[in-house]
Amino acid sequence: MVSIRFTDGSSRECNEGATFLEILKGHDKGILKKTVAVKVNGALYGLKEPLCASSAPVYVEPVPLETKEGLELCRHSAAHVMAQAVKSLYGGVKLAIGPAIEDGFYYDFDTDRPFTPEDLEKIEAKMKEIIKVDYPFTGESLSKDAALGLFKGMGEGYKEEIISELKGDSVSIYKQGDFIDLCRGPHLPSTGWIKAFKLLSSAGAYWRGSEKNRMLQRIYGTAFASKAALDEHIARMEEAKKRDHRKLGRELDLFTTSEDIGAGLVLWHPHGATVRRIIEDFWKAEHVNAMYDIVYTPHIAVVDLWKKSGHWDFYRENLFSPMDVEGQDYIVKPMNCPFHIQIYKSRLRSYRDLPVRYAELGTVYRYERSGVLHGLLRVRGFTQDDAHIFMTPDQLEGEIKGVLNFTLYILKAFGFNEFDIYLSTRPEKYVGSLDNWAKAEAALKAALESTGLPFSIDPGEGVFYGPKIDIKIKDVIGRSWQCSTIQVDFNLPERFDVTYRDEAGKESRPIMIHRALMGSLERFFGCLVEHYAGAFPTWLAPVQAVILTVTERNDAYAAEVYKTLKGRGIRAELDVRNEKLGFKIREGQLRKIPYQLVIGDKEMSEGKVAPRRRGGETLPAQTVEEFIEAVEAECVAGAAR
RNA sequence: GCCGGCGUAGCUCAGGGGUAGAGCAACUGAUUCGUAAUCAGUAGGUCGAGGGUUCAAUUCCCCCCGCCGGCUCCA
Repeated sequence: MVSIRFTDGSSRECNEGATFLEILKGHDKGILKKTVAVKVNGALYGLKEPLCASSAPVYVEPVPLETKEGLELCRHSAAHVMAQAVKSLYGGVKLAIGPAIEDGFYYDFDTDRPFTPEDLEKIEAKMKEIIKVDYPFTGESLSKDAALGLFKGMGEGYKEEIISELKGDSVSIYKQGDFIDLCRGPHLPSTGWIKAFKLLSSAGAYWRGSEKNRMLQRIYGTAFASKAALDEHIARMEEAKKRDHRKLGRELDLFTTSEDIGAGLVLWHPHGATVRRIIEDFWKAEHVNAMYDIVYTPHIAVVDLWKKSGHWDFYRENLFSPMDVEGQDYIVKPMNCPFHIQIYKSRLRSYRDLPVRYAELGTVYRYERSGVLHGLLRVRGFTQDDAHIFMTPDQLEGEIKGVLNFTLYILKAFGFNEFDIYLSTRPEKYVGSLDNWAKAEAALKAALESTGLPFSIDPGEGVFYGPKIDIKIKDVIGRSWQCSTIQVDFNLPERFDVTYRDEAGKESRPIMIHRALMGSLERFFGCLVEHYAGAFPTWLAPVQAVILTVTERNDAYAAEVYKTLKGRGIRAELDVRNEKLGFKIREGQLRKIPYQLVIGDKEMSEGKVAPRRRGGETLPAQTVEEFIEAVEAECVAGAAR
C-alpha cells in the first residue's frame, strides 16, 4: 500500500500498480473531468500510468487541461494524432520530431511532396476520425537496442538518430491504434480527450534547424481546452493581423518599401517621418538631460577600421561589400562604435573626464539574407539609438544603474509598462579577464536588483566581448519585442587601445558599454504601430486634429482656425472638401486622427469648434484657445509619463 | 540562402492560350448637407522583369526580382 496525499488536503491508501485514473476516483467530478494528468512529487505523469511503490507518502496534484502543463500535454498528444493521420494518408512519410510549442504544436515530416492547404484539410479530417475512434495512448519502456530495432524496422531513420543520442539505457514509446512513436510522454489517456484543435500552416524546416541538413515539411497546429478557447485564440491571431505594422503602414501612409529601392530599405513617408521626428526630438532632449553628448559620424569608412574592430572577421557575412575609393576600400558602417571610439581618442582623456557618454542616432547597414527580412522589424538599413559610455571600472555599476533607469523611463514614455529582463553571462568563447567578467556581471546584477524588477539569467548567452542586459517590452496584446540592450565591452577598448590617465597619472583602460534603448528606430516604430494599432497617442500622432466643415459657408472661418492651430504647433489638417460631414468623420476615424474639429454655422457664429474624439465621443463646443490648451496639456502628460 | 505560396488599375481582389474585370480611391459635374460612406459620369493596366514554347502567352515552361509563412520552443 502506498499512502497518497492530494493537494486538496485529502489522503488515501492505494495499491501500488493502480493507475492515477483509479486513484483519483472519488474526487470531485468537476475536477476529475478537467484533469488530464497528475503531478507526483512534482513530476508529470499520465492518468493511465501506474503508481510506483513508495514507502514515503506520495503527493499527487491533478493537472487540469487548461493549465500550461495540461495544454502542453494535450498539444503533444495532438501532434501524435496528426502524425498518425499523416502516416495513414500518405505513404513513405518519415517522422522527425513533433513537440508542443508555445500556443500550439508542430510535427516535422520527411516527404518528397510538400503539404498543400488541401492536404491540411484532409489531415484535419483524418485527425477528427482518429479522435472519434478514441484510441487509447499506451506507453511502454524499451531497451535502447530494442527501440533501435523497432524503428529501424519501420524505416524511421530520424528516430534512430534521436535514440542513439539519448542518454540512459531505456527509452519509452507511445502507441495509439497502429501508430507508434518514440516519446518521452506523458500523454492524454486517449485520442478522444482532444477537444478542440486546428491545423494552421505548413512550412519547410531543416532537420535540427541546420541548413546543412535535409529540409523537412513542418505542419503547425494548435489545440485548446475547449472550442471557445480555440476560437478566442484564433480571434487573437486575427487581432494581431489587424495590427500588423506592414498593413497599417500602408493604410496610414506611414512608410513603404519598394523593390525599385531594394529589399529591406525603408522609405519613411511624411506621416511616419513625423512620428519618427517626434521620437527623435524627445530622445535628443532626454539624452542631453541625462548628460549625454550627441555626436554625428559618417556612413562609410575605410575597411581597415572594421578589420581593427574585429567586425570584418566576426561579422563578415553581415557586411555589405567594400567600394573602391581612390584605391582604398570603404564599407558602409554596420555599427557606430568605432567612430565614437575615434572621437574619444581624438585627445588625451583624464579620469576627470569620465564618464564620457556619446549618443547618436546612427544609421547602419547590415546585409541580412533575403529570407529573414520582415517589414520594419528586420531590415538592411536602420537607425540605432546608440550610445557608448567610457568609464573607470568603479563607475561601472553606477553607470549601468543610470542606463537601466533611463531605459525604463524612455520605454514607459511610449506606453510600455511590462518588461521581460534578461542578464546574459559569460559564454564559452570570450575575451577579457575572468576577473573583469565577474566584476561586470556583478555590476549588471546589482543594477538590475536595484530596480526591483524581476529578471532572469541566461547563463552563457552573453556576447564574446562582455555580459549584457536585454529588455523585451510587452505590447498591449501581450507580445514581446526585443528592443533595449545594454552591453559591457572588454574587446574594443583593447583593440583600439583606448586609455585614460588615472589619478596617479598612469595610463589606464576604461570600460566601455554599448547601449540602445529603442534598438532601432525602424523596429521600435513598427512595434509602436502594433502596440497602438496605428492609433497613436496625441503627442505622437502625425495628424493631431483635422478640421471638418459642414458647408462652404464655413470655409473661411475654418481656414482661420487652421491657421491658429498651425501657429501654435498643433499638427492640424483642414478638410473643406465638398463632402457630407458623415463622410469626413468616417475618413478621419479610419485615419485614426485623435481629434476632429467640426465647424458648422453654429460654431462659426460662436467663434468655437466642436471636437470629436477618435473613439466617437463628442466634446462640448469650445474656443480654439481652450482646445489648444487641452491638447498641449495632453501632450505634456503623454510624453512625461 | 533554403522550402512552400504569392505578384493583375493607387488599394483590396476576381479571371484565365485568342491582347482583361469589380469595389474603393482618383478625376469631372450635380448636390451645400451636423458626427462612420450623396448621386451621376469619366479616365486608369507592357497582368513584377527578362527569355522560351506557340499562328497566338497576362495565362504554359525557364530564369531573375520582390512580397508572405516558415527554417530546434529539441524524443
